[in-house]
Amino acid sequence: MLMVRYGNENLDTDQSMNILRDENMQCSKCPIRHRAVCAKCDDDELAVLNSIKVYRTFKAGDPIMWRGEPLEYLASVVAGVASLSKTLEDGRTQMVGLLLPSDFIGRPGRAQIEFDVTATTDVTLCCFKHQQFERLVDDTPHLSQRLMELALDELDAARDWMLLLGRKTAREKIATFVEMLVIRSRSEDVEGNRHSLALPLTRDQIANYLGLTLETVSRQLNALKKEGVLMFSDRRQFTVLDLARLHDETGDDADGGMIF
Amino acid sequence: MLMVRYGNENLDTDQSMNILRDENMQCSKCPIRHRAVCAKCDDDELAVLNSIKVYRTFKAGDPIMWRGEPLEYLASVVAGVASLSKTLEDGRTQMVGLLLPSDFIGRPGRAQIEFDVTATTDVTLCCFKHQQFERLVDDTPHLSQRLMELALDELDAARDWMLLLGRKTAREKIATFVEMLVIRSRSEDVEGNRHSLALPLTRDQIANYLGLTLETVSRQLNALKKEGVLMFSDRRQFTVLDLARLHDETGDDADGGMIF
DNA sequence: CGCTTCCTTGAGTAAATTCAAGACTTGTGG
DNA sequence: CCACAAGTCTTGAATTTACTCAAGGAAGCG
Repeated sequence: MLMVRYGNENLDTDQSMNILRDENMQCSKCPIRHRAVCAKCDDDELAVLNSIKVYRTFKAGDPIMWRGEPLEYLASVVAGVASLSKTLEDGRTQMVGLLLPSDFIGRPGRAQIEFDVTATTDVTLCCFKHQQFERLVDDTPHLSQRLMELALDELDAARDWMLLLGRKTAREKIATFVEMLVIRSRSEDVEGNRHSLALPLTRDQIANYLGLTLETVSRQLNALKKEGVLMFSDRRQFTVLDLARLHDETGDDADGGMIF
Repeated sequence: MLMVRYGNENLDTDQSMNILRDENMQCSKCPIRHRAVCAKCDDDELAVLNSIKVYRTFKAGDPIMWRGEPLEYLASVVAGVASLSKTLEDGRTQMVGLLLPSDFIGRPGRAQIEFDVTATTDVTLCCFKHQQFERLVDDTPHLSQRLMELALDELDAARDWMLLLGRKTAREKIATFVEMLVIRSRSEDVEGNRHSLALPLTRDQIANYLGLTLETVSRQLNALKKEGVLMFSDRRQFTVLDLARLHDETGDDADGGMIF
């Protein structure tokens, strides 16, 4: 396959480090500007972040960080989906978080991470060197406040997931997962009440996220299809035909306790 | 029963509000001084906290806060055990956190809480008025830093629990729970390798914490007793006879991934 | 085209739940 | 002091849900 580069893209890539530096991409035009760690920053603060950031890209399936490895970078997800997962002695694994665009990886004041981070689709990260970023956080209340908010959001999401893992049936888990995808990807096709979107995970990855086996995930998704709640145009691309029915299957109360 | 009050205790109680103000209890002598939200505070900062704090006590089983209720107080657990729990439409419930002494309840920047907080044993809280505390946090980096650390610790604990809820067997869940109790209550009786402690929860509460039924909890605890891993002197008071065997039953690897 | 990865579907199994009955503990009132 | 009730815990038997094992189909890629 032929790769064509246009001069005005001004790309400076370092293949070995998998680093992509795009001098033209300004923070102010960043798609996650209003939700990411930089959401509260003013123009001056943004200029500093702009000068120290580095984009890195990962292919679906690539490991991004390993548990216990010292953290070189902290990062925001700009595009794509990454997952956090933990593993038992005998290999059983459980996803403990799904990182969508604007979510943050890593934490100030911690030298390492307690889980593996993997790209589940192609992923672009906006990375900051650990130490450089930490220094910046210390002098920038807008950053530390936003980090706190993001941590508390993750904590709420983790607790919703604990309820799902501990008490929901397979059917309810699948319905909750699909509903979460709909809520968190509002930007995509919506036609009346019908939301079309893609599953960003394989059946096996969904199973690891929901504490199920891949066979159970497959059976439940196909059951929702037969019952007319979902419609698949492809094994990964689908449409929610009946959002209310989907919600009824989640086991949550009407006003929706979930925070995504 | 006759209540006797000594003058030098200088207690000022308000029964209706369940508030106990003990002017003599200095923060500097507080049992959780070094682990709680105030851990990093210097003497001046501590003096301010000391002046705005109020102790409140709750009896086992009492509700402390309800989901959705506006937060009046933020608090640290001084003594006893409290639990956070979430409930599905049909009443199934899942504990999403266990608060032991030094743990913090509530969060700056959030008007309400997404779960119910209940006293599982008699509990003493060190309470701060929401708005008063928030103002203090804004001018006190030692407080906001510590709050961030506590939030990240809770996040790690929540993720360990997600692995437990999603992937561990009943046996592994029970073993992990007991091991956590041993680790988090180092202060109690230890005689050689034998740790004696109390279960701070009923079988039913343990079941809600582990995503099991109370019958399964009972069966597994009795199985561990029969196998000589645990010894019960009472239905709530027990001794771990073999900590290594207990760890083998948790499913975690030898170096222990759990953070409590 | 053949390989690999991903997904589906069926049949049998196992782990934990549900349902049920009864035992132990603690506190209350006669 | 005993009887009784309420709450907690134990144990057994039947049931159910999701898992395991197995085989084959569909899609993507060299």
